[in-house]
Amino acid sequence: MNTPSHSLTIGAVAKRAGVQIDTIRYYEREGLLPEPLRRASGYRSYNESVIGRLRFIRRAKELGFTLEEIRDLLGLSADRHRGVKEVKQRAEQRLASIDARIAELTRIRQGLEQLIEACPGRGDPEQCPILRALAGEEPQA
Amino acid sequence: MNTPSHSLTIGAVAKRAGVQIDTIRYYEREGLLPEPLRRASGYRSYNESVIGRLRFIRRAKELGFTLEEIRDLLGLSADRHRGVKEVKQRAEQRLASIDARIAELTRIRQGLEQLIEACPGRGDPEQCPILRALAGEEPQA
DNA sequence: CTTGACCCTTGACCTAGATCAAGGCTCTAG
DNA sequence: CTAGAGCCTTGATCTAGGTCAAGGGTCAAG
Repeated sequence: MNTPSHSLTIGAVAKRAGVQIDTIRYYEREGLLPEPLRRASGYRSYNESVIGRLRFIRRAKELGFTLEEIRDLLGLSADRHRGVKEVKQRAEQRLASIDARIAELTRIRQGLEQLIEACPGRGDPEQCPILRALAGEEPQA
Repeated sequence: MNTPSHSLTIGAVAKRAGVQIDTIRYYEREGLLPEPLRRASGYRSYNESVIGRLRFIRRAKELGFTLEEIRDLLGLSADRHRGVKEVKQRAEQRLASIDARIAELTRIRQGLEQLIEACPGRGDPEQCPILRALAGEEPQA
């Protein structure tokens, strides 16, 4: 169900992954993408798998991971020689940091929701709990 | 239970909030902090509330909000004149975007957790589901 | 009243993460 | 076989979010 390696040009990859050509080359330089095969002309020659990789990078970026963290995530596969055990440990560390992030976001979320519920949506601004919280010392903490 | 306005210097604020002096001035320029009172000498004169504001900014930044988004969050209070109704609406929009972020993180989290559970932590790297997922087309999507 | 720590402004500089430009090959449709 | 779109590299430029330096006033302890 998956045409494996259709030999895509960098332009085709860019279009399908929704990124710019320059970004692909930049990621390659930064070690987020493996160096692709080259044609005799020097043109980069990609297979389909790079599309998924680029999408993964995009999602991770949207979640606030830095490129360095993403390289680390992806780099798990480069640890092949260091054994499956380390790979698993590093994945677990990632999981823990994601959990921490979710927890913090959830905390913020609750605070904000409570403020919203407490706000009548009309009336005196001085009485609006949202405005009061933002003006005050510890907004929604 | 809260000494209200002790007239802090920028240095004291920086120390207590754990940021650099330059950062405070930068936030002020960028509209994340209100312009403080000035002494006759021109020195900025803060009250305690700025500490909480700075801490709020720091937490939001750690969560991956940009300064612009944070300004928007804080800026809710600048809408005072536009009425409590709009304030509430904007707070609700913020809540929705936080929810989306949590959902996406949770999605990633599940994928990663499943990979970890499926990984025996030893044996042939070729069989490690984590490595296979990262190498493949759609890692933990 | 001096001196060292602190504050002021303006403007340069720094990193991350791209994005663009110049100059020059390559590929392909007509 | 040629025009035009696409690709190559090197190196400059840009935005966000700060950080630093220069040159010069201010404050408070002694």
